[in-house]
Amino acid sequence: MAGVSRATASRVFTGKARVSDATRRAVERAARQLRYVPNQAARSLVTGRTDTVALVIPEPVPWLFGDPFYPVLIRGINETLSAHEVQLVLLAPQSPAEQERVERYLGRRPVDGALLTALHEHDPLPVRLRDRGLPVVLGGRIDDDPRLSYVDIDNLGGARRATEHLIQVGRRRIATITGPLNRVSALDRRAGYRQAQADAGLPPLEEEGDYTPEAGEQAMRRLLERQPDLDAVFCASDPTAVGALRALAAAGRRVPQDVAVVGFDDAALAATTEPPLTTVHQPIHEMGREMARLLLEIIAEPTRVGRRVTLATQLVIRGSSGGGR
Amino acid sequence: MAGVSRATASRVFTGKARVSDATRRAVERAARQLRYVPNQAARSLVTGRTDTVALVIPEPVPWLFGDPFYPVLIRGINETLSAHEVQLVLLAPQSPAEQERVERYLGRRPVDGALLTALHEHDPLPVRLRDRGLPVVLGGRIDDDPRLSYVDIDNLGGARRATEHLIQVGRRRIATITGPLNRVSALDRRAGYRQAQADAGLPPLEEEGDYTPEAGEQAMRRLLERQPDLDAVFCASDPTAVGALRALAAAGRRVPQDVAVVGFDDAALAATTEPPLTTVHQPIHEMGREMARLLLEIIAEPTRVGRRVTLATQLVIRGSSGGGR
DNA sequence: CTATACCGTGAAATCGCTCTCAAAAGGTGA
DNA sequence: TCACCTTTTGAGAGCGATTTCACGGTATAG
Repeated sequence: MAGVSRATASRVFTGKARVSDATRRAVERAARQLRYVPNQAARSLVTGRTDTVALVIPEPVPWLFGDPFYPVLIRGINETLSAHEVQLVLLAPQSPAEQERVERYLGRRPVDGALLTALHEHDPLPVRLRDRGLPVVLGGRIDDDPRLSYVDIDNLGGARRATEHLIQVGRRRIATITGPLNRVSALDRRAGYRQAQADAGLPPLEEEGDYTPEAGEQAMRRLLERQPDLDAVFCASDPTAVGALRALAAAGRRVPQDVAVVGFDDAALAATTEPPLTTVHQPIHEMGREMARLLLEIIAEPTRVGRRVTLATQLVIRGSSGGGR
Repeated sequence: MAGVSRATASRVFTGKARVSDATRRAVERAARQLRYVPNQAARSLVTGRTDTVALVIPEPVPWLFGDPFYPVLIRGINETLSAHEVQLVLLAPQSPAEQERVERYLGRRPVDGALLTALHEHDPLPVRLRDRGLPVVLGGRIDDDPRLSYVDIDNLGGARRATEHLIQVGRRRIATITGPLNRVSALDRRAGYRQAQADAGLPPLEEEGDYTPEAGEQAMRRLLERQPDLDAVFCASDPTAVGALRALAAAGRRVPQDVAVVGFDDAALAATTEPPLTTVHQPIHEMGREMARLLLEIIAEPTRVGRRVTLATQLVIRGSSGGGR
């Protein structure tokens, strides 16, 4: 209809090669009249690119309760992706069977790369995908393989900073409620707590939770049993802290007078607890942006793997730690 | 490698046609050795199917605050989709420019259909996509076109039920804080309120909010100015109700003794307010499942369009309405 | 005026699969 | 053993784009 060959029409739509202004206009007019739009599948077949990346979230739990972690992360990811006209496909396997399907699906190369989050410590998925030649970026550190790229939050530093803060405001019997210890983030936060305690010559006092309020409440009860005179607790997540606050209230302890409480996440609910929760802010949105940026970089230049980014956290001091500095 | 033609190999992977057991095994073994996986783009090119659907969320706001509405919706959607081995691509345009890109992108037919949510009243997107032959299902009613399919929540019935409840517990000066009135859900909820008021011979008293706590707080202040002796308020969303509770507390009104409050959503935060919030439960997860089911149905049988589903809501009575029945 | 370079365009190969059609193979009953 | 029917398989034609290569045409320089 534009009186040109398919080759030239293609040049107009891909935009790479140069086409004279006259023919470009002719092609564009014809396209508009025909409502023609290039077919993505055909294009992918020849270019080998799909302009799509996958986000894998193999975790049922945190969608339900608490803070919009994933919504914020996804917005960060999308911010970067959409600037590059890349689309996001969401894979949220809820069972081992579905996890297998995810792997099969990604094998078909319907995406140019994958972002993986919420992995357990030795999840084989990232290495397997990488070995199949799929560019991969992890959200959260995994040390298994030095060639794996990730974006992580400085969990250790944040936890240490939080614990140091408790020490600074005069606390000496400081406990921690950890996250689920098969998660690297939980291990790192515990390590930060331990470092700060050790540096101050204080003994560790730990109970395991799983980032939920319920587990936090139970862990707090156990801690109070083990050491009734504890005067501070560092909780590995804000929901955990909410549970701890409940248990403390039930036990008649005042916060922060009797027991100071610090959380981790800076979730929205942290500002609404009574008293407002001192916590460690993690830059989720930025993490999403950075993950996408890194992945696009690796897709463009597959040789440069093993890139790591760690984002700083920040202590947000509110009422629950009694540290009004 | 398996000693068969490509045609036969293809038959093994698509699974449709029958292949003798011996050859099937031979092909599968060869595939395993070669780590062969069919290429999705090539497959799509010939079948015309991508086994992917899009979810469009053209709304920046509700991701940030409040309840995990979209996470739950997405889980519902994914539940149905993954049972059919269909993938979900997420489109969340944050600006008019990105909205245009969404339309261009969907034109390239990289998906078999689209789920559209959070549309404004006369958004042209659904009709345009449908006219291009793309199967479309809306989350939330739009009456513009009888051939459009949607899944909606019974906003009107829920709002009426909530208002009737307030009347039943003896309230007579009942106000409402609406949602943003360019949204059908907000209009429907207001209509439900109006019906119940009219049926009881009570006058309407309305202020507009936008589903956020901040707007709810301001609207509540305005209502108290206009009618200081009001004894109940129906809020078009739970976050709105949270804002209203704040304003009421600031004005020295006791809830529910002086003013009864009812929300809408049954968000997680509804159970944690003081007092716990009476609210209208909406089945978000089921809505997601139903949207996906409908879309797959239309994709399979494109002639059957204009299907509508309305899901029932349920009043959840807690402390804020003082109606302990 | 000729030689050189560059730019814009078209012909044709190619990407990796599915699917129709027809032929080969395998079974069954007389 | 043969005719006939049912499975199972292979050959080959697309699906709809991109991209390489080569070829005129025009501009620039000598």
